[in-house]
Amino acid sequence: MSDLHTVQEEAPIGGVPSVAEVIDLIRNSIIEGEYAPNQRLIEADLSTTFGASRSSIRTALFELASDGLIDRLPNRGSRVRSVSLDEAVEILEVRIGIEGLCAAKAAERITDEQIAEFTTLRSEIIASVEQGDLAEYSRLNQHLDQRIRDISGHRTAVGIIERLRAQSVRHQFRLSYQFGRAKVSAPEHAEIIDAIIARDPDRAVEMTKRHLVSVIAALRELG
Amino acid sequence: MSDLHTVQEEAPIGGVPSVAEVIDLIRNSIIEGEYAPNQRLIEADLSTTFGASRSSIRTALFELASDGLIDRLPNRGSRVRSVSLDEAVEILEVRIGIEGLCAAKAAERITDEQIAEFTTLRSEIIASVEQGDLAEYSRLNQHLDQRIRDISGHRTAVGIIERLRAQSVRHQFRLSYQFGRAKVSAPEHAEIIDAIIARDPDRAVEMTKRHLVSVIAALRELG
DNA sequence: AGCTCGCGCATTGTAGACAAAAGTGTTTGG
DNA sequence: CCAAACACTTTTGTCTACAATGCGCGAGCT
Repeated sequence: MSDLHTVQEEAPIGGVPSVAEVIDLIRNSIIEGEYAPNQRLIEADLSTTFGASRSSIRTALFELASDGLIDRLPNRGSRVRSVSLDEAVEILEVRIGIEGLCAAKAAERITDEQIAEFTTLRSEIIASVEQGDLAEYSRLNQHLDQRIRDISGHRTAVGIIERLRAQSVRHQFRLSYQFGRAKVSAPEHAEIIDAIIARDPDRAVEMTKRHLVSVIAALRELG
Repeated sequence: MSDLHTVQEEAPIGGVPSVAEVIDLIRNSIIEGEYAPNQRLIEADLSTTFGASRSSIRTALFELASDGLIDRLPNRGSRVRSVSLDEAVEILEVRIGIEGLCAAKAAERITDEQIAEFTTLRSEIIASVEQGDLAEYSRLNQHLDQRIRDISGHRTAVGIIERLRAQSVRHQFRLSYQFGRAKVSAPEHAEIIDAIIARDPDRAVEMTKRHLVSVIAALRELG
């Protein structure tokens, strides 16, 4: 029978990685920029580097392709998908609608405890910008977005947003570490928080839209 | 077990179906209702019914899972995903934002020839309803939506919409063959067309939203 | 009788072999 | 010297076999 003492094998680099682990490994490598855009991903190479069989790698690549992180050309393999500026803008345009929906739902569903949580978050965000702590600001922003999605309870919307975010991390990343950017976007986030706290769905939609439009403009400006 | 005498019915090209073909076959079977919601899909069974190897089937199932047409439980196989009413509503809520975006883009980008095309389409839609030809009306509607998406040129949005539509075909289907429904929704479509023809993005968004809200209401009413 | 443990069956997960396709370099005829 | 044909290499696509997993059922214990 199975040796119970080897159940702990789930270690990231312990034994042979399962398909799910391979997916995460490759996904992270792409997101962290370890694999450059347009770089070809050879199944056999990945197989040796990750220590998984080629069929596991292959399954993982299909999954990542449908997540939009890589492109698969029939009989010509996979390469890291490079999202152009135009595509990044498209993604943000879509996000306007969906994140707006989430913000509205969150405004409708937020509890009193969560209002307290958001109030704290609001001060922390503003403080982080005043102190020029961009890393912290970026982290808080992501946390805020995450909480809004959680509270919205809208699984369909959340799923789509998460996929889209993964595709455009690179562009988002460049933006969030621009110092001037934080000064503009922090008040926008504050206004989104205010609208949700006020339980005003329409305003939450409007503020979310305004914020993302501003992100689009900034992205375009950056080239 | 599987009906062995119907084995040859598929295979558009007669030989062993490739993965892409298998995906289409299974997808269609699900959409047409041949496989009921929650029905288990056994890889070995599919393998014999479609005449493809189990690995091809398997790859196809992964693909369909990420399209949201089936659920995959680790080590416990795949089953046809059943979208609840609430999920169908969620999907429509998301579509409000995205189809609104497409309609707006289409209004901005529509050419004179396409305006002529839409004008024709508009009359045909109205005529089909007056004649009580639900099948034709349904077809025209789908064609209209398709054209709006094409003209919008928004690949990201279109991709998402198509995935969402596939998930909720069953619910859409029930609706579109309700006679009373056509009488309500035809004018809504006409108004969307009018807004796009008038090259008025804001109104196109508004009319799309109004239409989908009405669809949501109808769906809820139907239970 | 009721409960638990273990065994066997059905099904999924992984691996590696083999076949087909695309890309690459080399040779040969003009 | 160029171009087209050909053989060779690399890489992906598919198949089959084997291992692992979960689940049901019956034996054995209390």
